[in-house]
Amino acid sequence: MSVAAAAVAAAEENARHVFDMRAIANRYAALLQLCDPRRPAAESRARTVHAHMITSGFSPKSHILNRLIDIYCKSANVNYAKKLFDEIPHTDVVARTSLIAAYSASRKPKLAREIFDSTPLRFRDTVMYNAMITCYSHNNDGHAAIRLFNSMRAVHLWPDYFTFSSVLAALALIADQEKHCGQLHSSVIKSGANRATSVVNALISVYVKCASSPFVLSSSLLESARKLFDEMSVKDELTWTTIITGYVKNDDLDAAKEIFDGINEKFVVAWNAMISGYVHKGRFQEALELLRKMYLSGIKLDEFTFTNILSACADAGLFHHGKQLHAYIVKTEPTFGGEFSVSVINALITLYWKCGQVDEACKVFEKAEFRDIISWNTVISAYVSRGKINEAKSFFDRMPEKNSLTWTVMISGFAQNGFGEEGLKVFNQMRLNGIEQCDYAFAGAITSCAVLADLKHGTQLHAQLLQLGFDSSLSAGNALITMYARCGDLEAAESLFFTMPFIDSISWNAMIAALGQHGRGAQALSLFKEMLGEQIVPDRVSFLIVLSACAHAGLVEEGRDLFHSMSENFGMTPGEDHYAVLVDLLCRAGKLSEAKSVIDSMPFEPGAPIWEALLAGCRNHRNVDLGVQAAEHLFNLIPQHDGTYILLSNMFSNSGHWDEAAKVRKLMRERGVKKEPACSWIEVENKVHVFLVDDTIHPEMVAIYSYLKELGQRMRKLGYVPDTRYVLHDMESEQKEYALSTHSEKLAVVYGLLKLPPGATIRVYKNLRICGDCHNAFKFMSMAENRVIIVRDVKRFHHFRNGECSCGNYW
DNA sequence: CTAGGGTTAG
Repeated sequence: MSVAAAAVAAAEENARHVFDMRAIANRYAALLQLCDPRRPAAESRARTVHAHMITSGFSPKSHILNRLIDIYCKSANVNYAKKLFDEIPHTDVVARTSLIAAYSASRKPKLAREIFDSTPLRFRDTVMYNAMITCYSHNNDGHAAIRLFNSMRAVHLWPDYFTFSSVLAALALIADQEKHCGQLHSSVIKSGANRATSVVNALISVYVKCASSPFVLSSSLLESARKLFDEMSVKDELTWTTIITGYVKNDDLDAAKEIFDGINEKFVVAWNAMISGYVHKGRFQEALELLRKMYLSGIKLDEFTFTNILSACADAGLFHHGKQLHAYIVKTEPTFGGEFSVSVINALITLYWKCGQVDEACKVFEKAEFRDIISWNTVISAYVSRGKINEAKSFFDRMPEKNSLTWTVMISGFAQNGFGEEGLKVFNQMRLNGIEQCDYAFAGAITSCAVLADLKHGTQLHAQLLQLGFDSSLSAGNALITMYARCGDLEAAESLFFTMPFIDSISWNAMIAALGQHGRGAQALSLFKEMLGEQIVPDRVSFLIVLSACAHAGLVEEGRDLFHSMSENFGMTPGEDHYAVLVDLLCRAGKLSEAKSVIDSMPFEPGAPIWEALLAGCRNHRNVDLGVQAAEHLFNLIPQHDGTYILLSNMFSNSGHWDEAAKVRKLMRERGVKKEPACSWIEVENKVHVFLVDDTIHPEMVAIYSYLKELGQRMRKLGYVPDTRYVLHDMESEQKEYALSTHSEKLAVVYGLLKLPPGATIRVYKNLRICGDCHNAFKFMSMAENRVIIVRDVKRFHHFRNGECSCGNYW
């Protein structure tokens, strides 16, 4: 026999073997198919087949094992199924789903969730989600079920009938309704028999709830509800309200109004539902109109009416209307101030807060006879949002009982106002008090780390977050992007952004801002374009971020185009902040006259930020005439603002106008303006440290940022005012140049860093002997040449008196 | 069936 023939024979034998094995596998699979888990003895039959496989030396492929897992699960033999599951490398989605269902049945939602989480996103399907949602519903965790249900949209999974019924069961848990409204749904649909008003009401409510889910784009569910509604002979109050809110939730206010108008004897709840619809959709004027009609028709306004309208006034800034209503309530409601009206009190607090009257809001709180936890939280939020962090903290401390929301507000309040250490302290206290830490609380703590540029702590929090299973949290993820970026780890920020399972427009904004702050203007711009390609609608902040990225990177053309496309292509009117960035962008590029003509052509009166940008530009590019104009406007707008004096005096000295500079300084002394410019030196331990740098996060600066925190603490110990003017010293080499490309406001304010024009470099000098004023002049002259100087180890400046320095001034 | 408090981006 030739070699070739032998080879052919071997191949045939092999093929036959493969074929045999396949045949055997098929027979096993068929046998297992016969074990119907719904029938008795399915498990023992499956076990027999399984044992046969083992003794005959057949090693089953995944699909057979998966089938076995399925059978064991459905026979309530979870542990055995889990053992198999752990042994085989490829479990399919069916087996996994069975396992989830089995754990659900044995009341182990945590284990079920483990299986769910271990399944890669792309393998999860609707059935698996259904199993997990059902698991939560069965185990009385309605909120988790609904959370999971809501997350389906982000992975583009379409809910089916089972999803709806399980989530309805969950809804029932939360709203404390009939427990089995899901089953009610199906049974009524199938039988079509029961026509009692209450049953049909429930069914309509089921339809409306499903129709309001974010997935359902077709109006057929709502139409079904409407059909049922139209066919009903006896309608009660519930029927009317359900269908009205159904239309409201589906953004069809006109249809809702039509139904509402059809009610002969309108009752309070219907009025309230309609008004609330208008309020929620931002149609405040119509809400007020309806209130007027309600009042005129003699219906008694109740608690819900008041809170609805007050919230409309708060959101629309209709302070006058709100205040009127307040007076009306006090006058006409004898029960006002009683326990039942806590919600009205809370709405009033919100009204005064949102209309900028925080003290008035506080008065309402203090005067109120009854308060609940929401009242406290609202007052704290009010103070936090107005930067009155001390007041917020004292309320926080006074609170008799706090919930997780209270803690979260306080943590992020500290973080937002730049008090990172305090934010972390509260976060730790929250943990010590055993309060469950939600991802919002983590977001606040992470922002605190961003403020402190504490990469180490931030990374730790990230790890804890993953441990707790918050890996898909949007708020925490977005905070992490910013934290990593601000700590200089742009790569970490990027990889997080690209691996987050769900992202929203804030994630995009955060990432674009991160690139901008790192001087990567072009990348920021292209990411912005990518965002548009993903059909994400940019908001006002997006434009602010991307414009400022352009300003930092000197992308004048691009910035200008963006600014114009904002109104032309996106239908947004640029606000004062956008104009300020545009002016800033032009000023940095030295296009001062163009900046001025932008200001002149603005559709509204330019405010302080705009003139300040222009003045800063004039300082950097030595345009005294224009700078003086800008300063005049600033003095008119904000006479008490120290920054104007400082900018002005720096502009004069920068351009060699020494007399004028001296005059401004004299004025400053008279007015008690603090001499320290934002970029001054600070004395620590007998050394003078001057740190001048823009806020670009340069890799070499990362060490500096974490050092700032330590230095700040040391300053406190030494009795220095721990304001924002942190400093740097200890640069390694004596003379070093850092290429810096960008510049922006926020970190400069936080850290007391200085603004620089694009492409600036830093130079470090040692033992430079000049007086303070000359130092400033020197500094700003250098800035004009794109140079910044770091001076260190300078002996006390006031040792240099008249005559010692070439300028003849003394400090 | 209707109302009041939170997070993340600049």
